[in-house]
Amino acid sequence: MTTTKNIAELARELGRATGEMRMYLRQYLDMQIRLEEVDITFELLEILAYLYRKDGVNQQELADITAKDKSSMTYLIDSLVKREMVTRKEDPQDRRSKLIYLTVKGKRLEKKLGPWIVEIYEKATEGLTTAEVQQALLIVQKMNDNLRK
Amino acid sequence: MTTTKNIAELARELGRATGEMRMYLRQYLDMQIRLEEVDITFELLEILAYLYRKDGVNQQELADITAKDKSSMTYLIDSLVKREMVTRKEDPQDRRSKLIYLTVKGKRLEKKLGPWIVEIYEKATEGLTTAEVQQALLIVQKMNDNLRK
DNA sequence: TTATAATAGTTTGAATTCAAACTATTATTT
DNA sequence: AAATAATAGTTTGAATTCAAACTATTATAA
Repeated sequence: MTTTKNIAELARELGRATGEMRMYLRQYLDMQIRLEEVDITFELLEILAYLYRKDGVNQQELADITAKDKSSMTYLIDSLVKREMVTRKEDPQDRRSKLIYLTVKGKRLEKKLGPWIVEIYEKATEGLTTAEVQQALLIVQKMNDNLRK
Repeated sequence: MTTTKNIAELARELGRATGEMRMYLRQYLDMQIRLEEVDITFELLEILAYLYRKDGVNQQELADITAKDKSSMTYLIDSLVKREMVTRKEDPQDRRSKLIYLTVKGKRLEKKLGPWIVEIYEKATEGLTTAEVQQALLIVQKMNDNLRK
């Protein structure tokens, strides 16, 4: 059977498929969180994952990277601060901005959480080449460029 | 500048980029909704958009297509029923299942909403070929196949 | 310099999202 | 057929999400 879909329909399907992907990531990570009894959520884990690569960034950067509203980020950072996994520090260069730093507790969690993230992405990309994923990314980036105009 | 990213990093970035794409779609459609003063939300519009292509499907299919939980779908359909845009009908073939049908009011809205959706996806895919988008979709589908295992 | 615009973050309230536990119905095993 | 598993939908409660209006600060224009 050959289903012919127009380009708009494919774009829509692409959005759906990545939503599905996100669902699987959530399911896997939620399972690990439950098994290992870590006091965290999927959304908070996404933020920590970025801080493990780049510590001390402001909330807007975290909002951009996770594709969330800045007010959602305020809420999520509050939640991480309550758990004593990060701290907010006013940026001395720009007092509007607050830099988010991992605490000792937050850093310690990396040993546990880091491997989960590596594992699930390795599983996702099994049998794919870097070039292929890069190509897919490029397409989506072009669509974003179009939409920003 | 050449930034070399590993495949897992690219996959993550792909997830982020489609999240960004969704944000633009939301912004555009929210703007139209406000301008034309239609009593609807972005999420409800996504459901109607699917019903315009395929009316009389059950809630689970709508949940799958929008990559949402089935309980979220119950809530959203409730909201559409309240607005008298769709009705729930028990499936005579399977009494567990409820089929969702557009009402006259729901159908009438297509004249207004339909073009918005066409327009925004046309804009998104400007300068791209069907083959390119298809290719990107294929990659994401492969990742989903990997994750389902 | 002063006025204006842009940016970072917060707060609020309403909408949405999700997992978990549940009921009802249908499909599959034994 | 009876027991068991799987599926569709609902309900609940807690977490997340978003827009809008707001404050504080920095950047840009006049």
